[in-house]
Amino acid sequence: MDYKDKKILTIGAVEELTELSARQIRYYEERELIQPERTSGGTRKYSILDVEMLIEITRKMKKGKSTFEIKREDNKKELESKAAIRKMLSGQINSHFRNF
Amino acid sequence: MDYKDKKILTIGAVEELTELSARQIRYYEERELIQPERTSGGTRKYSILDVEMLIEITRKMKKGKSTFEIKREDNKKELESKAAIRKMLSGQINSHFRNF
DNA sequence: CGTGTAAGGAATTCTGACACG
DNA sequence: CGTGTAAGGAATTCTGACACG
Repeated sequence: MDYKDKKILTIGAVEELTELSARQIRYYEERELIQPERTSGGTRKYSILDVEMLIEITRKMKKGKSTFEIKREDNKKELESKAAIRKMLSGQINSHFRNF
Repeated sequence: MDYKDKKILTIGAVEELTELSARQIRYYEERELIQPERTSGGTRKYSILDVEMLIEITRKMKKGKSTFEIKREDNKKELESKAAIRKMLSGQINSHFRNF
């Protein structure tokens, strides 16, 4: 419940969990669909969220989408999410200062 | 929610998550407090449950308990748990066949 | 008992490149 | 574009042992 976004998995573990090859996983990183971290020695570390993202990517790839399209969708979602947060916060601020 | 008991973590990840040394983690395995799996190559693989167990072990060790005592407590809990399941199941069986 | 460490070897991962398409 | 592979090197992990206490 707290491990979802901790970068703790090696590429070998991610291979098993996603049934993707290391080559594919590294390629999706190259296309910026996922952002693993690195150990001081350079070994990639993935989170469970990365794994879930990769499973989602696989589904989309099977539907014929390109890495470019998938990345575009992700960016869109992120922007929408940030906009929603901004709106929510500004709503709170407005209500907080309503009497001033 | 499904990854809790999947053996996917390397000892390096477990070191970080538990703040224990690899030596300690392997020793607790030797004392049968945890049961990691192995890759075909022999590398140990741990689950998040193993990590939680190790954190619990650390707490008990700090309180001065020995690995032996901790193992005894674990066995006890396991037996109680199995007994509870057995009782529950036999209750269901009895009620199911009450009319026969 | 519980844990640190140096030692040598084996398994894992890394990068950059060539290949196919 | 997306992925497989062989190549050589570097990081990670393994075991068994010695040490201290």
